[in-house]
Amino acid sequence: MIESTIAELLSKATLKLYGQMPPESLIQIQKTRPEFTGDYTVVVFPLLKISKKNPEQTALELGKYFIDNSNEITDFNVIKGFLNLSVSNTYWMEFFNRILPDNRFGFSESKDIPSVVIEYSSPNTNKPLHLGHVRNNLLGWSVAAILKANGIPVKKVNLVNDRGIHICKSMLAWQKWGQSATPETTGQKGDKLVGDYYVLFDKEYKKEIKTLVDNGMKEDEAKNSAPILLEAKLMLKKWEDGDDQVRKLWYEMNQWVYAGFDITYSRMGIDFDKVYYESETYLLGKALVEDGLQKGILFKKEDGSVWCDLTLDGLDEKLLLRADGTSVYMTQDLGTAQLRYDDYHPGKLVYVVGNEQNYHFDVLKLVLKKLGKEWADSIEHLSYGMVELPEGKMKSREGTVVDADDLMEEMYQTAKTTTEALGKFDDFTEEESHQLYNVLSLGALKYFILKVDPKKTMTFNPAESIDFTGNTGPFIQYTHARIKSILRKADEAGYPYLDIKIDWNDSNEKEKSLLKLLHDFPQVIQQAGENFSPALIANFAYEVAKEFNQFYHALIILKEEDEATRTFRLQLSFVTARTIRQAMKLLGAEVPERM
RNA sequence: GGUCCAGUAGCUCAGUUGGAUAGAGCAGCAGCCUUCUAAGCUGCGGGUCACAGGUUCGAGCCCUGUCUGGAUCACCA
Repeated sequence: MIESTIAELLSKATLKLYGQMPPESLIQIQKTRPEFTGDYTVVVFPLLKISKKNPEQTALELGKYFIDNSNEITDFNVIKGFLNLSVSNTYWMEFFNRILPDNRFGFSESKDIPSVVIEYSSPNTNKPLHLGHVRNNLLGWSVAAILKANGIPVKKVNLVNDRGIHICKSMLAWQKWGQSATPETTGQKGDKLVGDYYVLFDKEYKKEIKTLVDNGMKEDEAKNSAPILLEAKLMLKKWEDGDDQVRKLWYEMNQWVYAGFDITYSRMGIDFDKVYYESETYLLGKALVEDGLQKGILFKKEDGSVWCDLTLDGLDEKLLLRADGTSVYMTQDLGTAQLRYDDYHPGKLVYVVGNEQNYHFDVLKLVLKKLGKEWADSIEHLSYGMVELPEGKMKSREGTVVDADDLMEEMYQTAKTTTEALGKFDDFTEEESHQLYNVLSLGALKYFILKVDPKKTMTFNPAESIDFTGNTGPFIQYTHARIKSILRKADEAGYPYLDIKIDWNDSNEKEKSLLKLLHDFPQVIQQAGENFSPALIANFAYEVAKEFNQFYHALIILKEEDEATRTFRLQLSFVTARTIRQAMKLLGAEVPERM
């Protein structure tokens, strides 16, 4: 990397000129802004302490040193306290000839280190996946891909919250009003069917609360004593006691949901190395709690409920087992963490979970630590922001949830009408068109979601469908298809461009800025990995596409008469297309050959 | 009320961890298809970076306070 070369030279220069090596924090190297000449810029202000001279003087002295002592730096200029360095064409040429045949440019070799286990998706089995899950799934999948690109071994896991009061609610409502409806008899997707009964339960529950309140009960009390809720609670208890009938119904309804989820996952392109089920981990969690209780780390209240005291850590007391002995969310998460640790002994346990659960994960780590699990420190909560609608948070009960399947279907239709309106590809078969619409709609959706910094709350306006022009997935995909079209024509014309070394030293501005941008790819992948941020990849892909389109409009490629120049431009186009494809792949998005 | 997060153009978002005149897209206006894909390119207009102090050569970024919005502090998951 040229940056590190410059940094080293800078250290040597200050040592030679001013008798001191600067600490790393004082070395600031950045890319030169386009309005100035040069490729890289050294900020000299921090070095004045060492040089004890004014900025201009210091920069001049350093600049001279660079020229005299390096082959890579050919020129410099000083503006205010900024030392702009020009890197030799030889460096850029060698760099380009190196990456041209390197199909893994930007990717690291696999490292022999403990793997990272990354959990994402984590659906509840009482309702279908919605836009919030979409962000979760896309983030988790993409971060996993990015970590792999950094050479880190990754295990992708899903934890299905398949038990608990929520699924009992759906089961109960189905028992009462379902009339034995199944996905087969209704033709409805299983997760949708079960979700409908969850909504039904909630309606009835609200009704009962209202009745109780009308009869003079306080609202809080009513919420806890509505008959239908008591019935659901009873069902949960029966479930934990292993009641045959309850278990059978539970199993059947969950199977419906899984069949539905599988369709959604598969369409979205989301997969896992391993799926955990809460019903298989919560007992382990209970055992951990019992153990902690015996060791006196946890305590029992008079009613029999078990708690962890976190008040000394600035948090509250946390319930771990209810008075009736049933477990809560935290209980099973303790068990899952333990199980996962035993399965993989990972270097890191990453949880992709919304930021509304920040507190939960603080508590989880603390409780595990108290229970003596040193590896609790390797737990990292990849906390992402909510997806909101223009009018605020999505509420399933108010019907403002954006369903994942509906969203994908809508995007598909948009891709279809947009493509048809442009009137290209009459020669496409139905299958080819279908493929294209899929690639475009998912590319648009994935890019739209992943280009936003994961930590930030993002807004989605269902009324305005996701764009296909401007800073979008299809724009990037289009650029790829456009390049592929040129490369096909080059093949037809019999212009070879691979395996040829061009001795290029007279570069056009547009060529060079594109090349310099491609040069950044490895650092972008590295940074995206360190920050768990697909957004960095997305923004990079956009910049590359934009830069290429400017290059494309400014210069001719195929019809360029000078053979060397033409070949170089074809090579540059080729590397650009490859980089775009790989960057998009890290987001889980495909790129089409034609569009 | 406690804790945490956020506030950048009409809208949706960037801003390389403190550097040069704060950038894109959408929306609006004006141009460019007999050069290789116009899902593209070029130009114009649009900003008190919520507000007030502070730190320093330099602050959208760091610190303090204020305002606004959100999350959370559940025997829901």
